[in-house]
Amino acid sequence: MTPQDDTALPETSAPAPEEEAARHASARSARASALTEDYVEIIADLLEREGEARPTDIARRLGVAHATAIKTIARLKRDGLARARPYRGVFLTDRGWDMARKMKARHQTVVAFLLALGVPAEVAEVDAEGIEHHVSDATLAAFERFLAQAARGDGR
Amino acid sequence: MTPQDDTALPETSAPAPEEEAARHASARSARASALTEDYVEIIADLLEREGEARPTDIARRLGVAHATAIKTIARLKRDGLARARPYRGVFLTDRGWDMARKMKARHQTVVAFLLALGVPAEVAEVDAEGIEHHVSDATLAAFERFLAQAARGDGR
DNA sequence: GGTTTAATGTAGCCAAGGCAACACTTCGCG
DNA sequence: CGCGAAGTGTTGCCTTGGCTACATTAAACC
Ligand SMILES: [Mn+2]
Ligand SMILES: [Mn+2]
Ligand SMILES: [Mn+2]
Ligand SMILES: [Mn+2]
Repeated sequence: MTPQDDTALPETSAPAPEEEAARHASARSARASALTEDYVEIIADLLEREGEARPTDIARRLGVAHATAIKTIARLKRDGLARARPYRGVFLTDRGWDMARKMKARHQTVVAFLLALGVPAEVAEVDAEGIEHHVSDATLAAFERFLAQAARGDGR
Repeated sequence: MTPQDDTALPETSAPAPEEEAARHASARSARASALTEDYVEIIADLLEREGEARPTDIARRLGVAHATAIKTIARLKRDGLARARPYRGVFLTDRGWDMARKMKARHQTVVAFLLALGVPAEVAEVDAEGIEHHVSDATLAAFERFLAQAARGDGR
């Protein structure tokens, strides 16, 4: 049932298996960090806007049960991104604030970029929520370049 | 410790919590489908290139242990995307082929788009592997519009 | 101040997606 | 044909990230 003869000859362009594996590993890693990044971003926003970040509010903004949020917050504490004491709300460590700032900037850039491309606002917000976690520094820079150019009226 | 007086007044622009929750729910759902989509895309590629898709080859391309691949393939079967009998390789159902075609097109478009934006090739490949799962039809169309315009020499 | 209500925390359950270790087929080669 | 190597499948274990149900604490209201 093999197409041609015996010695496997690649028709178009064989992918280097190691590199492809590395790409998928990177994507898996980014996927694993995505939830953490969203939590930290939301906590920072609540702290700045409301002065406090309560588990219930975090859960409501993420659309999950409060028990889920509390468990995830425990992981943030374990990983040195947040601090919290019972019934006293959630706070960010320096590392947490760093991540939050980075993610806020990334989020805004990705949304602005999609809007500039002509994506409808609601769709842009939804897609950005996922895309932001897979945008490397190089790609983010490319997005910003595009935005700067678009701001200059599409000229050069 | 609340910033101002008592009635919580939002300084900049308060996010509608329901809509934000819906956005995060969409992102979670896309994240959950990502792995399935990559498996199906790889299986289709192996079937087309080599005439067969063996669990070990699938695992190698994804960079996971073969036991992991076999377990995931069982889920694909359960979900009506693949068929497989012991020691006889993996095949796709019609639904599997549909998904594979869609993901292949999406993958190629995202990579081409990032390249057109000036992202280095290796980075584009890595980022695309994650981004492709969060690109809605509307955003994909915007990417294609941009590519078509770029092909026309940046004119109109 | 006491009581109701809301928030918080805990426990136990589940599915997905990883892994290593071991057992069993199948394939290729002499 | 037989045997060793490669591929395959199974088992058991783990973490993450969901949920519900229940207990407990704090806040709000009368
Ligand atoms: Mn996000
Ligand atoms: Mn975000
Ligand atoms: Mn992918
Ligand atoms: Mn892909």
